[in-house]
Amino acid sequence: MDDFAPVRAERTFEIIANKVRDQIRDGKLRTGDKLPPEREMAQQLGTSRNALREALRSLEHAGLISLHKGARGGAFITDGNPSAVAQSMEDLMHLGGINLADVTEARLSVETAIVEIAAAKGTATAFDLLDRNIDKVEELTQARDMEAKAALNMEFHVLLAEATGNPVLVMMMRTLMDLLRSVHRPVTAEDTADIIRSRRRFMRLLRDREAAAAAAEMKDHLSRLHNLFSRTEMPDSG
Amino acid sequence: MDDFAPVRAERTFEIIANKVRDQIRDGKLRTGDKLPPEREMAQQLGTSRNALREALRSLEHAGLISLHKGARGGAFITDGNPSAVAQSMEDLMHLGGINLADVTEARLSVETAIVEIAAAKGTATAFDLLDRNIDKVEELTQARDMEAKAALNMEFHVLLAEATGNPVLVMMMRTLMDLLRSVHRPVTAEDTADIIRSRRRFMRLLRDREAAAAAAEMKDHLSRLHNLFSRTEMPDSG
DNA sequence: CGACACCTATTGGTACTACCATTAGACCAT
DNA sequence: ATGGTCTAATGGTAGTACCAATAGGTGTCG
Repeated sequence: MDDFAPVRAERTFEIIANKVRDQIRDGKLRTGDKLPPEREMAQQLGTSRNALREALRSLEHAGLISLHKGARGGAFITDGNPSAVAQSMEDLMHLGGINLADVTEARLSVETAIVEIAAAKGTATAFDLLDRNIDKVEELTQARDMEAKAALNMEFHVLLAEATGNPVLVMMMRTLMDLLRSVHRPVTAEDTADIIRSRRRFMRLLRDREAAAAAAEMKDHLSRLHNLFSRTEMPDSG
Repeated sequence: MDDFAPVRAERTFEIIANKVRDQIRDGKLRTGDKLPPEREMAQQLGTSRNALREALRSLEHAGLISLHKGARGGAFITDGNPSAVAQSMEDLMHLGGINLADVTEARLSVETAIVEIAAAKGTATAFDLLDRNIDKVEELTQARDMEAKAALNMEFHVLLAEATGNPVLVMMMRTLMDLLRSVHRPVTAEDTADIIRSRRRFMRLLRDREAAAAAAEMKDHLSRLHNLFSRTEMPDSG
């Protein structure tokens, strides 16, 4: 009887959103399923369409549903896409005075850890995907398309995270990559040829399960980037 | 002229939300500031109150604003609280089949990295805070209040992350802690006395800047937890 | 038969209005 | 000084109407 926790009345749109969350958690709603049309669903719930829409807005922001207009449109349960997490972190960045150096330092830590796990548990097929990524970059050596290269570069790190088989690590890496992308314009700092050589060495070590050496190689690569970013003054609109 | 990126018409509430985001990023809106009342703001923007509210809902979900009813109420810019990120990750968990072992594995990686940085860059005052946390736990040795102990336990890890001086790492740790809390009921698995002894050893190493040894001590501690959780079948409602 | 234009129903997006519920503060009564 | 009551401010909900995009069908013309 000593519990006087403040009672904050739950708002209807929260109730609705949580209902959907529950149904997802209980497996009654799965990826690709479609919620009823807004008007119909609101009537079923006995609420206004306004409240329902605010609930949908919340779920959409969370990345749980995706909304499509028109006939055959509606609210569809998505596979979990982590850009919602990235958006949240990005928001926090602007509030909390996080700078780019912080991001790259965190990335350095997380990624070396990932390398060690990937070296220990990575499958051959996962490694093949990484090799293929390097191949693609090599094909673009001459190309001027910086964006494409940057995208492939980021994909490499995500693939590496996926090699650990741990979705949490994948999510973290995705978040960090999204964060990086949103913060700085793609600066292909290093020579592409250098990167490719480094990557090839790295993959050899990874396949040999040389965790420490592979981690060192990656650490070396990232440290260079980190130092570069630390010097550069937040490359901005230009 | 080769840019045919799909033009997804931006919805009005997105425009509004982004305007607020911009103002936050540009420093025109800071923590504690209050947005105009909904009716007024909607009129200023030339939109309906509906659209505005959906924008606010989105911002609220992102943890950027906090809404209060009644007189002197309104939408206030919050300090960045990372529970929004945690919520998003939690959502993804239910969709993506993440299990507890994944979380603890990720935590193991991140935290050992954090320890090394903290050992290198941690200040004396940061270490004092950690010591004080241990003191508090010690005071509660006899107490049955498991929740209080668990809270302090989690606080320890967050404080440790703060000792790195890197907000990104703090955010990650906070997220992982929130995630853990939401997933499993507090099981004070190990003997409190054991934990305290381990923590004291850990702090000695940290103060001596013995990064490797401190990391090993923490790794040992977490590995025991990890193994425990891996065996335990998702302790549920009980 | 095929390609193209057009119509139509479906469904999310927006607007407007009215009203309810809660809160802070002022004011009043005991 | 304590507690009740009134009042204005403000977020929360409801209901209705209409706009806009989309998929799919239908018809027309070559």
